[in-house]
Amino acid sequence: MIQSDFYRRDSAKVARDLLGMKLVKNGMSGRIVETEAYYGEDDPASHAFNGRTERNELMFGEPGRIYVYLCYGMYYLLNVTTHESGEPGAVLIRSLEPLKGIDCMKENRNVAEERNLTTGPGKLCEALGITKEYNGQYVTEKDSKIGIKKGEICDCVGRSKRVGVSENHHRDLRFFCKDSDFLSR
DNA sequence: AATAGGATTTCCT
DNA sequence: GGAAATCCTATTC
Repeated sequence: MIQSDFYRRDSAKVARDLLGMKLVKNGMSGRIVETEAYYGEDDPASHAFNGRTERNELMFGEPGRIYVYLCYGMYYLLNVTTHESGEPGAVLIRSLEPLKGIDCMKENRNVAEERNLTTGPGKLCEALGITKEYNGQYVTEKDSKIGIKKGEICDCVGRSKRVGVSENHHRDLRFFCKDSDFLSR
């Protein structure tokens, strides 16, 4: 697994460098092809913008942990925490290319098309069975059910505004593998 | 292809 | 009360 120093860095750098890596969960895996960086008090679209709450607590803590939350009362969204403790930050995993356990993902999503399995932050959580239970899990631990490993490097990175947020940051904080057929939206 | 509405928790005004 | 880091379905062009 990738170690915590990797996540103890600026959110945008982590978001960029996660592209191409493998997210593994219970024998299933996918290549990360789309991410977004989130910050704290200088980022109005971030959950951490208004300070600590019960929900966003993990964003303020150690790097390399999972922050899952329920979006629109319906879908879980998967983040990994970044920055040193005390400095809020996270990276949202927005899209994957399915690698292993595709049958299991199809079952979880009740969808047949591979293209529609993990191409969105809500979809990929459903495909991999990621719920609130995983909140706080470390993605750095060797033998845990969920983690992030080194993968095939993405050398054609695109950048854009973040998706679905009304308050946009002055920087482009969405990162994606330009050549992937598995981007969201 | 583009647009509109609904499901429904958590947090803010 | 209303918006939000979404997705699905239905309707209209």
